[in-house]
Amino acid sequence: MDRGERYNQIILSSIDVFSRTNYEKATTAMLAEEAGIAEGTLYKYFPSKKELFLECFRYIAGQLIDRYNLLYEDVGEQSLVSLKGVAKSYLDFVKENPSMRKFLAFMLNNSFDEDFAREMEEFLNLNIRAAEGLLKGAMRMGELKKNMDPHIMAWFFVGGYFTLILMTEMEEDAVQDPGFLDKYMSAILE
Amino acid sequence: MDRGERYNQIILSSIDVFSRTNYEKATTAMLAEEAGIAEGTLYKYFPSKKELFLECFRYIAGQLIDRYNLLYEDVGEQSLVSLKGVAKSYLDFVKENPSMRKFLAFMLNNSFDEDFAREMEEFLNLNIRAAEGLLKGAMRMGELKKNMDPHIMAWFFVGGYFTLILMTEMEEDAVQDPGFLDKYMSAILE
DNA sequence: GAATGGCAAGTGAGCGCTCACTTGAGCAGA
DNA sequence: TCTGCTCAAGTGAGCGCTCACTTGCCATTC
Repeated sequence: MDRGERYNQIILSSIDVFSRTNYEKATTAMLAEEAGIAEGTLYKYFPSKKELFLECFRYIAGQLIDRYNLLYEDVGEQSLVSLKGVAKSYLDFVKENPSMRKFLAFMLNNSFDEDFAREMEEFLNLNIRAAEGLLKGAMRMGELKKNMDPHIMAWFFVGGYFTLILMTEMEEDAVQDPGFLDKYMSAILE
Repeated sequence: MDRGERYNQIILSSIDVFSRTNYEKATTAMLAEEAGIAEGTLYKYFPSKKELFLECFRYIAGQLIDRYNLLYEDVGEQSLVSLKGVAKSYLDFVKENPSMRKFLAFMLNNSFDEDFAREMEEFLNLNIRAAEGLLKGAMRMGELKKNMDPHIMAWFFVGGYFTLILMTEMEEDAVQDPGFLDKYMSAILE
C-alpha cells in the first residue's frame, strides 16, 4: 500500500471511529488500531488528532459536493428538478452512510472549537447559497409558491438535512417510505 | 442559601459552563468554580458529572414544556394559533437563552451515550406527538394544505427547532426580522 | 454530639504525543 | 550473486499532564 492509499485508508477508518463515539472519546490508540497501524505511525501522516479529524470532515464534505456537482451537470437549469435531486441525493447519502451521517451531525455541534466551527460554516454557507439560487430559479418558473422568501426557504431546506439525520438516527419509519421526499417537499410546492 | 436554592444555582451556572464549551471540556473544577463552591462540595449535591449534566437537560426541557403548557391553556382548541404560538415561544426561548440553546444543540448530538440519547428521544417524541396533534387539528379546520402528511410535517416542524438554533448561532440576520416566523411558516399554510 | 455543609489536598487512570529503535525494500559496487 | 549501505515506514513503551472523583478534616447547626 503506497502512501496515498494508506492516507485515505486512515481517514476512512477514522470516520468510523469518530462516529462510533465522538471526538474526545475517540482515542489515538483506537484510531491507530482501527487503521491497523501503530500509534506512532499515525503521526507520520497527520500532525495531530485534530488535523486528522478535520481531514475526515473535508473528505465527507467533498463527497457531498461531488454528488451535487454531478447533479448540476445532469439537469442544468431545471431548478425544481435540481432541488428535488439535491434532496434525494442527500437523503440517499444519509441512508447509505451511517458513520458519515453521525460525523456530520457531530460536526454541526462543535462550535466551541473555532477551527471546527469555521470549516462547518463555510460548508453550510456554500449549501445555503446553492439552495437559494435553485429556489429563485424555480420561483421564476412558477414552480413554487410565490409568497416565499427564498433566503429563509434555503435555510429551511438546508436545515432539513439535520431533520433527516435526526429521523434516521431515531429509526423513524417514515423516512424509509419511498414517497417520503415528495411528502416532505410538498410543503413548498405550488 | 438552603439546599434547594444551592442545588438550582449549581444547575444554572453549570448550564453556562457546559454551553460555553462542551461536556468533555467542561471540567468539574470549572463547574465548581462557576458555582462558587469547591469541587468536593459538588459531589455532595450530585453523584457524578454525568448526573449533573442530565439534571441540566431536565431543567431546560422542563422550561420548554412549561411554556407549551401555558400556551395550550390559553388558546385551547385553536390549532393554528397554537402552532404559531409554539413556534414563537420556541423562537423566543432560543433568542433569549443563548446558553440553553447551545446546551440543547449539544444534547441533540450525543447519541453515542445511551443515557443522553434516551432522555433526548423522550423529549423529541413528546414534541413530535404534540405537533402532530396540532397539525391534524388545523387540517380538520382547513387551515393547512390538504395534501400534507401530518406525521412527516410534525418532524419538519420539530426539526425546525434545530434550524433555528443553527441560524441563531450563525448570526443569520433573517432570524431577527419580526416577520420571520410568518415567512418561515408560510410554507405549510393554505 | 450527631449530622450536615464545605473545603483543599490528594489519587490514579487515561490521554495525546514523542522518540529511540527496528524493519525491509532498493540499489550500488565487487 | 552477494554484501553492505540508505532511508522512509513503522513501532510501542513511556512521559508529562489532566481529569473525575475521594478522602479526611474543620465549622456550623439542631
